[in-house]
Amino acid sequence: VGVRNASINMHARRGSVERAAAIFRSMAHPETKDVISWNVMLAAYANAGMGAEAVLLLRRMQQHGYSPDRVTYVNFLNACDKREMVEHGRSIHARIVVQSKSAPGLCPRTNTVVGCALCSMYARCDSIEEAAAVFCSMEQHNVVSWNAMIGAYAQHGCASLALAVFGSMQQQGVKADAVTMISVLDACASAGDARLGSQVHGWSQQLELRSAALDNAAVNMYAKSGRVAAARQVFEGMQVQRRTVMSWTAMVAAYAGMGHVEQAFRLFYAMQQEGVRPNHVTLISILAACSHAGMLQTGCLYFASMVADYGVRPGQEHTGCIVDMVARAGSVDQAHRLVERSGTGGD
RNA sequence: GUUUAUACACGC
Repeated sequence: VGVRNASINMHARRGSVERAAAIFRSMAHPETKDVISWNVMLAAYANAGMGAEAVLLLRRMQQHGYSPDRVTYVNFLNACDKREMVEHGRSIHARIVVQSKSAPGLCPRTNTVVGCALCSMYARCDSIEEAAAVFCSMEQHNVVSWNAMIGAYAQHGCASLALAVFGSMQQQGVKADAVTMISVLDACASAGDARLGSQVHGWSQQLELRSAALDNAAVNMYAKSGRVAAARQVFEGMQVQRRTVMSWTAMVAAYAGMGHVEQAFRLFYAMQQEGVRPNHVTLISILAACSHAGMLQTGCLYFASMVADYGVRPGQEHTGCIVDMVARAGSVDQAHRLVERSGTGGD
């Protein structure tokens, strides 16, 4: 069983939920499966953002007579990643509370993993009040729970609340880590506060919290504050080897967002020369840049050859760019043809 | 090599 579970996990981690699910399905007989099998599969769905599948899986798990454990619940909460799923999250929350009376390890007030999972679940589902309520009810805080709360506020554009929580964290003497600084930079980005942001970036360097993600967050923070040059400077300061797809994409998006289409394309080519594959997000930025610049031909070419050139299937975001672009040009027929040919079925 | 919490890029 262990071998199979490991193999489900391996496929899921390599991005093939299909393969993972196939192995899981092949474990048809009850004796060949254990709680971990279900948990691994649930985690796979959660990481792939497949909330609906996670809901069905949890249901089936119980129908088959398995009792969810703490990992099951945490994995499931992880799968609740949008507003529409908040009710699922709430009902699991309620169950956790009830069951924690006989299973203390489940208690969100005393178990930080469960608490953080609930807090971030509510944040992802846009229920910031409930996220804060969970956070406040926790008796034990660690760096992760503080980070979760800072990140929750930052992502909802509540920059000053995020910074306030960051302040309390420091008052409590909890040492910030790289994730903390990323979340704070995120808050600065949403506030467009490059002054504070650069200070935060400076602190993190002093604290020797260097990571690619941190630099990416700084690039993004400057870009969102309209300071492309500063963003570029951080980007240039990164070791070429350490630049990830996200670094490049952030920089492409920064130029695209400022209407510097030429520069966006230059980086888009440069990243490929460095052997970094553009992903679906990179292509959204490129298509958006074409759209804003009225580069109808170029945009349609990239859209049409995305799969062949980059292995990226057009999603509704890409289609949205094209529709937008074509709407500006007033040639709706061409848009229909492209969209239908690519089979994305976007609206 | 079996499963669990927080973080960075993206159109309208």
